Amino acid sequence: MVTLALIEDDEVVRTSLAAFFSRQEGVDCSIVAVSVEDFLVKSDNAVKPDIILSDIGLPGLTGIEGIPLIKKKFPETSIIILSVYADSDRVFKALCAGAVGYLQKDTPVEEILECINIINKGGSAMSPAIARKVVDYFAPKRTYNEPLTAKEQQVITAMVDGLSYKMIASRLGITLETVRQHIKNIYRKLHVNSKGEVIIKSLKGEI
Amino acid sequence: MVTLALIEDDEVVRTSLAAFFSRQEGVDCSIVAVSVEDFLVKSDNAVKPDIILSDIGLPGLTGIEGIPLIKKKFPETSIIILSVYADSDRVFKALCAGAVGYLQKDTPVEEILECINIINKGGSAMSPAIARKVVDYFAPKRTYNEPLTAKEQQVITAMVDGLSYKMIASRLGITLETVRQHIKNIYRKLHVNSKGEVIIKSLKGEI
DNA sequence: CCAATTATACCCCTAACATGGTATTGGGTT
DNA sequence: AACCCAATACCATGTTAGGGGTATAATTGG
Repeated sequence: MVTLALIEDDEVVRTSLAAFFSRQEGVDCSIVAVSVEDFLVKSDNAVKPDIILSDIGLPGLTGIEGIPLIKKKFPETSIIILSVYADSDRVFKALCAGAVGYLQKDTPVEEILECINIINKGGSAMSPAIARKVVDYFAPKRTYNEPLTAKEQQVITAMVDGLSYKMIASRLGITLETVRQHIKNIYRKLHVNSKGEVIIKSLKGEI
Repeated sequence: MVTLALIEDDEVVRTSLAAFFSRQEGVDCSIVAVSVEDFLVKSDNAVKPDIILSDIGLPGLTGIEGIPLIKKKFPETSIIILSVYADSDRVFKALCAGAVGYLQKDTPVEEILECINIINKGGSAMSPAIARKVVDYFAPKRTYNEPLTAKEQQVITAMVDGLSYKMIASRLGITLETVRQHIKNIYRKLHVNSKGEVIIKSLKGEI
């Protein structure tokens, strides 16, 4: 049995979703709210929802802004975003805020139900176009850098671990001067001129 | 019409997949290989595949190691990993190498076909457990920091953009000294003592 | 084998950063 | 009014980092 909550301002969508889910076996659509604020009030005298299906474009707080507030009140609850928006910015903001699923609004209700069951079992699901954006985030961004030697890569790793030049020298068993020499070469190859920029490039996968 | 290639060493899996896909309308299963090396040879006198379905555990190069080689030869080809492995390490290595889909081996062939069609349309699909690992990658890692003021956050953003103190002062329209003061407070709140560490924490989502 | 590359090490000098202070101003709270 | 705190600004001092050299083994690739 899954306890579900809906947050959706559009009356047509809200009532049709609520009607569909209340017809389903194994789903208890306990809370139906028109905004994050409304949900936070209505959830006071209700059982903790397992899963929340929330829109983004809402009066008052957006669905994304609502995620931290909801997670604070119900840390165990999984939040699925159901939105017309599919831009990378909103997708990543939602995921970074803690959403575990992201569906486009044209998703058939049967698939939404399937997604709810998947997430209830500890999995995750996204619409294909959303998944693609997420996957592309990891794909190598080819920025044709000059090839780095093994030692140079070790030095970069140490920099990304937050070490100072002295500490890097100590970790790699070489002198401070050699570390500096490697770093000079790294800066030339990566076209940067500060430690911070190397860390940024590395963590952004641009090396 | 989708041109498909299979890379799978297990004969039973390979032949049954090949048999299934050759029965499908709209799928041309042109290359069936037992290893990445085998695929690279067989693809010399074959049409460029749109999509490659590849195992990870292969004789010789692994499926993940094969991705860069395949992408080099066929930059436009999408690679889907079909593996028994579901550990985060392999999942992220595959995605970082450029895979656009990741399915577990127990996925029904009909769903694999669906995934191929989704990817052919520019989307992406992953098994629920895989998607969850990916989504969790973005989720906030709460590390209970003292709250940062608006200005402090602006300073951090500027640091993560790779700016020097002077440049930060210029961007925010405040003096160098004030920037320093903010940074002192940031270091105290985040328990760090270098610019690099702030950048690292920020990019790792630990703020 | 020779040339190129890599890894090592040292020098000097300047710029940037880190840390310790102190102090004023303006908003908001009690 | 008294208080807190964020934001502003300045000084002094020491450390770390960046940029310019030069040089010597060791290794690698033609």
